[in-house]
Amino acid sequence: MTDDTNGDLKAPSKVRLIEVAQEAGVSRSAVSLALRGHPSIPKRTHARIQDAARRLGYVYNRGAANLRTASTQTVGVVVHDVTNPYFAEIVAAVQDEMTLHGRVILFGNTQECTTRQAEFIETFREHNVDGLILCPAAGTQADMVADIQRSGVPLVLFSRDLPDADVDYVGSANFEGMQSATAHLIGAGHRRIAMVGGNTDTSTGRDRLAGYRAALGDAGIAEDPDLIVEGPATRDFGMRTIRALTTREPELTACVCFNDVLAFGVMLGLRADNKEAGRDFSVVGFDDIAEATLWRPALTSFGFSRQELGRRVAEMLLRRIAEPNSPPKRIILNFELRSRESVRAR
Amino acid sequence: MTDDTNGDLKAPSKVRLIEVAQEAGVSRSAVSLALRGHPSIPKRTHARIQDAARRLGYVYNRGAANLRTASTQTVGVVVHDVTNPYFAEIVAAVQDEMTLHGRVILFGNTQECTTRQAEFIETFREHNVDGLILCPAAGTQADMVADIQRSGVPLVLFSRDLPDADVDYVGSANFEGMQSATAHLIGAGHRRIAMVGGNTDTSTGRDRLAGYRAALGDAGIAEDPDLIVEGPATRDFGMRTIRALTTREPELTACVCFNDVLAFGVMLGLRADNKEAGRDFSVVGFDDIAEATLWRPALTSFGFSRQELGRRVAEMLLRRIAEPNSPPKRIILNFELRSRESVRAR
DNA sequence: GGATTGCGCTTGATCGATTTACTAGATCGA
DNA sequence: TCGATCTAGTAAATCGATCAAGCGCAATCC
Repeated sequence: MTDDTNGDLKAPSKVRLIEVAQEAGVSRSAVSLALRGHPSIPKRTHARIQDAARRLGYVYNRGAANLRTASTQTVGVVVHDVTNPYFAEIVAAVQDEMTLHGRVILFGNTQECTTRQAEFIETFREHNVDGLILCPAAGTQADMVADIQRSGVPLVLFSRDLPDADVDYVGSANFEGMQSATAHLIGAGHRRIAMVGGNTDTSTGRDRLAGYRAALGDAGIAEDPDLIVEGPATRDFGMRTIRALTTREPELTACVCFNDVLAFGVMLGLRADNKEAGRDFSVVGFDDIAEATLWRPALTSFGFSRQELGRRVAEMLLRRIAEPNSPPKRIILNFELRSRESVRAR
Repeated sequence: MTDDTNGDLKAPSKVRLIEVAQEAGVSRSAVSLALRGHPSIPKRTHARIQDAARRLGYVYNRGAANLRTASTQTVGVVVHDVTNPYFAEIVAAVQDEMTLHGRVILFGNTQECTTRQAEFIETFREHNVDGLILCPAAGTQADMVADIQRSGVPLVLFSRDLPDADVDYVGSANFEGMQSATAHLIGAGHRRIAMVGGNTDTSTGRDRLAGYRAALGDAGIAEDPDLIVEGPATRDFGMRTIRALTTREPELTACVCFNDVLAFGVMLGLRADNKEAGRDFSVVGFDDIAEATLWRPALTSFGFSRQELGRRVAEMLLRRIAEPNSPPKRIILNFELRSRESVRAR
């Protein structure tokens, strides 16, 4: 079997419908219909044809089919960073759902570069994708979305909103989520609460900050600009920030963080000063990444299911492909409290 | 231009070569040749044609072209888990390199399921990919590789080796790497060293375990089966394992981990028992993922560049596509020590 | 008994590009 | 001035499937 003295030595994958037809003693069309399970071909013939196809090692040529049919059964997925587990999880979920519907994914990773993003979209259009799923790179203009829509390619955006675009979108309730997170601390008796990290360059950052402010306002707590520290979402920044803050603000008893990574930094920073989250200070994270459970103390966080988001995105695109002219829809997933050990009532 | 009071109102993407030809006053062939920069079309005509194409918003239809040409300019990439940053980084690197060569990626995530894997490969073949890149799911048989090869589709495997397959492969020196990692601890004065995680289902697991054993042997340290704990590569498993081990084995002063994720779990587990890596216990990770630097204490690990691996995989596939009959090649990348804070000499 | 319908297929056109073979006219060398 | 070569294209065949239209025969209907 591994030696190729002779064997059938089937010519590598050059079997076409017509060869199968000859083998089965029918016409091309009969084979085409049979293989796609058309009812006009009776069972016996169908079996005979399928047998012939198997014998010859026939491989369906979708490229050829696509030339006649409308759909290519492909969709483009463009994200800005698969290396980030948040997006990897979403891509995986989209992939799952699309596979379930027999579609294949053309994948593009833009690395936050709008030029690359435009190239992927262009190439995917040349490949005739049935639709596009996109988390726009920072700096994406709303009119590029309009361009895609005008060209007639179904499009769904996720996670990052584009203010002026009238388009299908699946995202999360950043404002309400951060509002709840802050309210959670207020409910636990805290009054001086810092907001660590995030910035106003993206809708995500703006919305979360606004949620924090709203919660303070609701509770009648005056906002103190000194307690809002914008910055990168890194462990290191969280660590430095909390040490500076607690030194400067002895009354501070809690903080909300733009995301979990910052919260881990905060917890490390506290420990460096011999304080412990959940005992001497309360910390709430955001996004509920996998690590949140495993940390000691386990991090209280607000999160939503990335898997659900991915699934929803896929479903939404399939719907738009089916009904290209239905009005744009928005789905916003809610954050839920995952209460753990890093918060203490006072 | 942005307002569509009337304007050209271009029929969504139904512009074909022939329309461009009419617009430019030449034949279909001339347009085809011009757009691909064929020298027989002079500059002036070329410009006129390109102008016409732009005016009409022509989109190249690769599907149609593929029917005539050999190549589809697509390659399939199948991994078992994008959610794992290790693979995400490789996928991103492969993507980059392929984009550089004008190729697009069909992407499949198998979730370690050989059935899904087979489906992806089948579908990708129907889509006429020029080649396949695969990190085989656990339990993949060597003859499925042989099947793909027989069918004439260029194939490159990475990261996980398939013992009996005679195929292009890019991987890492797992044996030597783990041997160095263990030797590193021995060099720091440790004698009782555990091996946490990994299993013998994959070549990776077997090789790393063998490397650990070899290093012990080289140093004349007797192997203790109680110190070898196989298991899944999760934070949680690392955490539980180290707690059990340190309770049971008071003499234990260090461990090597199958990968960094396990090492993080080990560090968390130590902390849960009021021990600290780098002070009370020494931990060496494996793979050197991005997080290793960010952790406190920063994790000492052995790694190689995933970007390089991805690039090499892509290059190797492109080479095989160009020379389908060249003998299979293997590239093995070496692990390098990234010494940080989680190891302490004694 | 003639018309209609249904079954199980086939024929031939077609999708939108590429490619081979060819040609009208210009240029050139002898 | 004649044949050869070059230039700038064109016409037609082709890739491998799909699909609309149709065909021969038998069964059914009125």
